[in-house]
Amino acid sequence: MPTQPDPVLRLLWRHGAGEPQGPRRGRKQRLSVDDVVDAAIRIADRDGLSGLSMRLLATDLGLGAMSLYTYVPGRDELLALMVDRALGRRELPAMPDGLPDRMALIARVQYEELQEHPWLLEISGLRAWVGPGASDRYEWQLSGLEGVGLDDIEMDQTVALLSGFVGSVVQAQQRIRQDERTSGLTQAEWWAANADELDVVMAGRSYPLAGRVGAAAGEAYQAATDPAREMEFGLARIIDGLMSYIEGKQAAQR
Amino acid sequence: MPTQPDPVLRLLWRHGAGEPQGPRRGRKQRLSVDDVVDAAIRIADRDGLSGLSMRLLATDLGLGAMSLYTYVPGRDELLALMVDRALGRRELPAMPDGLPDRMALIARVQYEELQEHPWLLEISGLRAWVGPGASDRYEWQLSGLEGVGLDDIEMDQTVALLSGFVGSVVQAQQRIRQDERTSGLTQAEWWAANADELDVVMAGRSYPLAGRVGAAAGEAYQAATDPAREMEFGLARIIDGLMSYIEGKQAAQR
DNA sequence: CATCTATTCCGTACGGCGTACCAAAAAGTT
DNA sequence: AACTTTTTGGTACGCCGTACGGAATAGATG
Repeated sequence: MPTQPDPVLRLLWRHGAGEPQGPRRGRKQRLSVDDVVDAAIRIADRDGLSGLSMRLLATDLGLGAMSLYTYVPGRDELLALMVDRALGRRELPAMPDGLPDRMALIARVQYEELQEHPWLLEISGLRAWVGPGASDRYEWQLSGLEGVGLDDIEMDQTVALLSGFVGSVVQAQQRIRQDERTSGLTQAEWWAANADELDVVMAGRSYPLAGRVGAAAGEAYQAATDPAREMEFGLARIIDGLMSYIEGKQAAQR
Repeated sequence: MPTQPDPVLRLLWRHGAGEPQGPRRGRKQRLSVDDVVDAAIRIADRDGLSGLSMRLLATDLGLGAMSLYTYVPGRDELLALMVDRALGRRELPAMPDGLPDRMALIARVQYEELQEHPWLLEISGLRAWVGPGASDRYEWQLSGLEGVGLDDIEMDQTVALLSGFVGSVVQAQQRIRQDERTSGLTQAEWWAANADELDVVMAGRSYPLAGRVGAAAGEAYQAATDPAREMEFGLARIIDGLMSYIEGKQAAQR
């Protein structure tokens, strides 16, 4: 008694040869699923996930609200399609020679992707469907780690480590941007405006380290015109750690 | 012309000595802000952030919906209070002796916290207010890295690296759990139920590495009763990388 | 050609959300 | 006792995702 296959798979892999594509009965669709997904991505890039409503998307496409549901079963499924298409649209550069460079490239691609589509980070608590975009990406990531001495599980964990780290870095950046957007103040201005209040309110408690380090970090980050600098430290440490692990494995094998 | 201080700060630091606390006019509040925040945390622990609505919380507390707004200005502010209180309620263990153990402890505390309050990961796109819980936590994290040879900015980045990594690990775990919950199938069952469909739908494309690695990872993870195993690999590499960086700095200084 | 059937389109509507507004109730101040 | 301040909670507004059903339109069939 096999369970029914996931209906969303057909939609995710709609460009494959698996689709019949014969001339079908009934009124024709004015648009394609790709049109819908692309428009949704455009809106989400601009206004975030919360700014993407089915009604808005529909009118943006010149459709009535409910007509969207002939293209896509629901909002969650639309989001899944958006994720996979965003992944799929990016062209994946050839892997360079050195392993550290390949790791850095995996991270950099992820970084640029998340800068371009910040809403990818807002998608949590959603199912992780396997589509062509995600599959191509995963295959590409693994191709950079194949044959270097890692076993299969370690390859998977390495990919997860690299892209997970990048995700957390970008998320931190976004939070800062969000703060500045909703408060209308830069980080420096906010601290200046709230310094007195914090003195009052923190009465009794003292944060010697947090105060010192926070101030230093605040100055450094605000001066940084290149936000990618935040990533350098962590990525360098991670790659170091991974390389020395791999070299250790190779030495043990010999 | 100084900007007005952030009104939420008073609420976040409500337990400090900064509050006047004299007997005030008017009808008395039946509950305290802590009661409200604790009830909200309880609901979010059980049903996630999307299951926490102002109406539900109010009736849970025996209040009318709008009465909540005398305790808290709005839902976003409530979430900020929940975050800070969740951080503040956890007691922070003493730092052990070795630096690697201290790093591991920082990560482990974060890990346990996110397991206990999964909704902490759902909070993104929200402002990052500075409250006593977050401040205590940050101070504690830094105390584990003080005097080891890192400068202030590196200390901040190290904390970010450790807790960011943990966040991404737990998020991956949650996504798997979410998949199993909404599909009603375990990972293994899902793949079994969709194997044929995937063959059809992937027609033409091949994923040699993704297929091999994915299968290996799938087997390993599903067999893993201890989900913390996922964290070990990455954390070990990160700590290695950090330690060798610090040792390199010390050697250069000598 | 006309008829049937499958499909898309879209207006209406339902329940849920956060929360603005306001009148009634309750407490302290005078 | 009168006044002032605050909490309470009912009603309502504008969003949201989407269930439903009728009208429009296409190919398939006679």
